[in-house]
Amino acid sequence: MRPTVNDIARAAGVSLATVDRVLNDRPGVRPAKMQAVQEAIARLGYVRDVAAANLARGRTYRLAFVLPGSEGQFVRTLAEAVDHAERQLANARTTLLVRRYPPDDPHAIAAVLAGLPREDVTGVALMAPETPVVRDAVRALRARGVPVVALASDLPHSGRDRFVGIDNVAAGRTAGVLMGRFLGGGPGQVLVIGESMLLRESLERRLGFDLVLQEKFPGIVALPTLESHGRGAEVGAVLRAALAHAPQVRGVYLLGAGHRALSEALAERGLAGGITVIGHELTPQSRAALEAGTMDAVIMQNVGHVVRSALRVLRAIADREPIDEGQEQIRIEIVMRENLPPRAQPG
Amino acid sequence: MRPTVNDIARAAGVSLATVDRVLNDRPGVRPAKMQAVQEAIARLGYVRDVAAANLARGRTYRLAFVLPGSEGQFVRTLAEAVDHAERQLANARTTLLVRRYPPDDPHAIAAVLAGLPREDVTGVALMAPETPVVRDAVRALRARGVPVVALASDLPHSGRDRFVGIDNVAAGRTAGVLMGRFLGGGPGQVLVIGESMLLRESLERRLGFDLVLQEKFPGIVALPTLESHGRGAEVGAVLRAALAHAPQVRGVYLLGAGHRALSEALAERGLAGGITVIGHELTPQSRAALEAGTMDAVIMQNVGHVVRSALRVLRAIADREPIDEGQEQIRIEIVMRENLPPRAQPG
DNA sequence: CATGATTTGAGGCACGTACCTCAAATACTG
DNA sequence: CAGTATTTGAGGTACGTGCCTCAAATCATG
Repeated sequence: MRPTVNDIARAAGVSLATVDRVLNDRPGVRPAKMQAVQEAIARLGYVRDVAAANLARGRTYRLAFVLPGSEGQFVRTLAEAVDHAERQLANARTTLLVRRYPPDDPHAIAAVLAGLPREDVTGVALMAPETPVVRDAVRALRARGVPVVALASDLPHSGRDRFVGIDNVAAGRTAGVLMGRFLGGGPGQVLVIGESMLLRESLERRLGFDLVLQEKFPGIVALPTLESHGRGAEVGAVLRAALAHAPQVRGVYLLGAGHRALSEALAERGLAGGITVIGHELTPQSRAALEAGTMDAVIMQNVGHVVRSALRVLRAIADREPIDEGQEQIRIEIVMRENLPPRAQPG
Repeated sequence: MRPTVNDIARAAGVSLATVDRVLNDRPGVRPAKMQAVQEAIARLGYVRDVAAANLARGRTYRLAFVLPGSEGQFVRTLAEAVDHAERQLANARTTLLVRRYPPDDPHAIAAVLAGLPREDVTGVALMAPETPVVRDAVRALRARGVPVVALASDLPHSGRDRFVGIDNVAAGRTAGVLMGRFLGGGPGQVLVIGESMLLRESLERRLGFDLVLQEKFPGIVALPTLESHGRGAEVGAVLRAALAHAPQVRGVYLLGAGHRALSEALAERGLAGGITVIGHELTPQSRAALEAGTMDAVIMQNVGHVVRSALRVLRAIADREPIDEGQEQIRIEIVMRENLPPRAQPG
């Protein structure tokens, strides 16, 4: 049987009330008694029963996910994962609310953050580009005692409690190694296509990609990033033009979205099989491309894990409980046709 | 506010006791009332507060992990992950017990299963080769109402409640594709090295590996599996002999353990760089080999996930709660030097 | 030592559920 | 319709913790 507060009280020779005061650091306990209690806690190996505590306290977690309003597939998948988690967590005294902010306006993000129901939000998971305005908004939240985790896109200088997501430089490196090895070390050229949204991620991935090519595959040249500006049609056009001018292109690296347009453009030129395509994030489009063989590998983070990790971390911080670092590490996953997860996403 | 049993009682126009009888399907409720209660539950969207229920019930989960006694690195890592989980779960009314069985004796496995404290075990996670004796032992457990999950190695005909682990055929296919692509499609020979322990996994991986090579890389020939019988020295010897006779060997596929011996043998022949090495499971040895560059990729399942998933699944079955399929999917992970998880394993 | 301040103990109510008992109401049986 | 079996309601206790009140004990201060 696990020891309870009563056992501690008896062992320490004090009353239940005193143990309670120590446990919830309420004032009015002399150092001597305090020490006796702590000693008893350590000796008996007492650990608070969080479930009972939350029940008694009437605690509920209200966690907010603040996401870009853009309709990118990644954000959509993320939002779906949040919905899914919400349903799963119905029995865990946790409610989620999702807020979207209009794109390209840091002030709007800050406004959303400031507009969260005061004193009624236990924690915030925020996916946003880091700007001074956003940094200040995050600091303001934390000053109010609200834990904040950065989601998918880090906010390193905002004082966020934690980042939940992957190291995008490492993700880019991973893509780079795969590309290099799939191309047999070169020689050849690689087309790089990116959006402008979510700058940070794309830049970091590109950086990692280039670093690896330089280090390990000097024969492979990555061309300057083609900007798709999030529009699929654009990808097609840009790609067609590029392919026409660069016949040595043997690979395509997709920094972000645009899977569908890319597949179409490649199919159109009858190149589907001959070009190695590596991209990021598993979406319905990239999954289809993997299955069809028009795409070779996808580097991803498991969105379900990301959301669940954010939830666990926010709750743990709110309860001042330790975090299981191993569990909260988000993996950089490599997905090929052969190890595609079953469709029952989000997982 | 979430509805409680009291709300249901009021809404259904019955007493708390009746609601309770319905909820815990105790006898003595007329169909009409039963229906009224269920309707109210559905209408108000009531979900049982599991924490409160477990508290009231005084429920504790005692889960047993039954593992091979062999000192293979994989099993060791698994056991460490169980220990780690045990510490994390101190506050979740869950205690774990680990039982090892002596290798190569199905009856010993059955004896361990039969010897688990009767009525005092909430669920069992079993990693064992499937034999008729083991099948019967699993059936006996389940007949006693004890949920059983197969861990890492499936027991498809035992009636186990679930398998927690990866599809090893798919894992082998994944290894095969990587090998094929890293070798540029061939031509060349690949040495395959396996143990005899844990037959099933090795056979399945080999099968997947061969299938993919046949389908996609006909130029690459996988040599017959060299048996290492779990001894490192053996791997070295076998490998040296094989390499001497097969100069066209461009790759090595490690079905199981033996990472260290392999690295040494390769280094000795000065071949460390020239041969593509792909293996299974992330162990201290394979991690070192990846970091040193003597190994190119590792196909793995996250042991921490496996253990946590087994725990969640066993608890869910015991509580007759639904399982989040997405969360319990164990991924076939591809690990290269660039996406090595940080050392803080087990995760 | 008197006074007031601080510390302590005892006890109770609450959280949402499980599980028990007992009496009352209702349904079925012949 | 009487008698019996079943169903229902009311209420209590418990789980482990939080949080509150009030009185008693202890302490510090001048």
